[in-house]
Amino acid sequence: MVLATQLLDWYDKNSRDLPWRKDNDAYKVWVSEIMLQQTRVEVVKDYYTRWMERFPTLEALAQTSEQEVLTYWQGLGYYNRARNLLSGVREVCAEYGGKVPDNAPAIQKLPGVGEYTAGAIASIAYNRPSPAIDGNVLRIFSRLFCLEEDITKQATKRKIDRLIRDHMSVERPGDFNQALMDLGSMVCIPQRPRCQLCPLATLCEAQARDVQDVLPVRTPKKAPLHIKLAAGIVIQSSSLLITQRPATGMLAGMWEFPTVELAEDDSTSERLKTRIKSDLQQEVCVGKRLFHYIHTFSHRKWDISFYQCQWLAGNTISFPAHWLGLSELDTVPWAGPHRKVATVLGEQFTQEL
DNA sequence: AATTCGGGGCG
DNA sequence: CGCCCAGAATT
Repeated sequence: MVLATQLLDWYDKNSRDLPWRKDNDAYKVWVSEIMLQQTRVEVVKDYYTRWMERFPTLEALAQTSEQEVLTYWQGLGYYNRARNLLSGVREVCAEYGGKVPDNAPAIQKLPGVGEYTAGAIASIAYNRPSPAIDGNVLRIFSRLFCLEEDITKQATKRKIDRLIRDHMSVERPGDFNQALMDLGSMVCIPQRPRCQLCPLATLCEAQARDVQDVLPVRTPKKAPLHIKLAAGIVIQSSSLLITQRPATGMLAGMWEFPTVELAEDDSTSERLKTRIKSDLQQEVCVGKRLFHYIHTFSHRKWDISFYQCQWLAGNTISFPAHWLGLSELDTVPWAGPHRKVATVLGEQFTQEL
C-alpha cells in the first residue's frame, strides 16, 4: 500500500501535538471526537482541557447533571452533542460495566455517535481498521481520485468508504485516519491546497490534471431564515431575570433574557411588555435599548435587541423563570448572544462594587 | 434525501 | 460577507 506508507511516513514527521493525543484512552478519544464534530481544532483545545480537568473519567462525567455539562459546553454549539455524550457515558456505565465497546458497530449504537465517530474511536482507541470519513477525508479522496460527484451525497460517501478500505493501513489504522485529518488541515486544505508539501502529490489525480482548486464539489447551503427578536433586561436586588428555553429545539434547555419574536406589524415595546406580563404576571415598563446584535447561526439569523425593563408592581414569578445573581452568571448555560449581554452586565456590576 | 441542529475564523 | 469546519438525528 504505497498510499498508506507515504502518508504514515509524512505523519511520523509532521503530526500535530494535540491535547487528546497524549494517550488512546477510549473515553478521551470519544470526548475529543464529539467536540470536534463540525468544530475547529483550535476552538476545541481549551474546551477539551477544561473538560478533562472537571470530568477526568467516564464515571465522573456519568454522575454529573445535564445543566452542569451544558455549562462546560456553552459556546461550542450543537448542544445535543453534550446531552448525547452524557447519556452515552451513562449507558456505557450501565450496560458495559464502564468500558467503551471496542468495535465500530457497537460504538455506533451509542447516542450521538454516527459512522464517522464510531470509526474514529474504534481505530484510534482499539486499532480497528475502520474508516473515519469526515469533511477532510471526503476532500482528500475527491482530489486523489478526481471524483466530481457532490461529496454531500451518500453515494459519494459509499464510494470513498470503499476506496479507504482498499488503501488504509491494517497495522496502524488509527494513525492512518489521524494522518488524513492532519493532511486535510495543513496540506490538502479547502482553498489553495499546498500540493508542493503533499506526500501524496505523485498519486493525486486532481494534481495531475491541475483541478485541485475546483474540487471537491458540494451543493450550496440555503440562506439562513431571518428572525427579529426583542429581549427584556430586568435587574432587581443584584439579580437578573432569566427564563429557560424549551427542552427541545434550538438551544434546548439553555437560559436567556425573556424574549419575544417580533411580527411585522407590532411594536417592540408592546410585544415585550405583553410577553413579560403573561409569563411572569408582572407589570413592566420597557425602557431604552441597551444592546443590539445580529447573530448568525448556520440556518437562522437573529436580529435581537435588548431593552432595559423596570418593575411596576407585583412579585409573582411563574416557572421556569428565575432570578440569577449578577455574580453567578457562569453557573447556567446561556443561549447564544444572551451570554454576551450577561457578561457585560456582570462586568458592570463587578466594577460598581 | 432533505432539514435541523452553533459558533467561530479566515480570506 | 461567503465559506467551511474531526457530523448526527430526525423527518
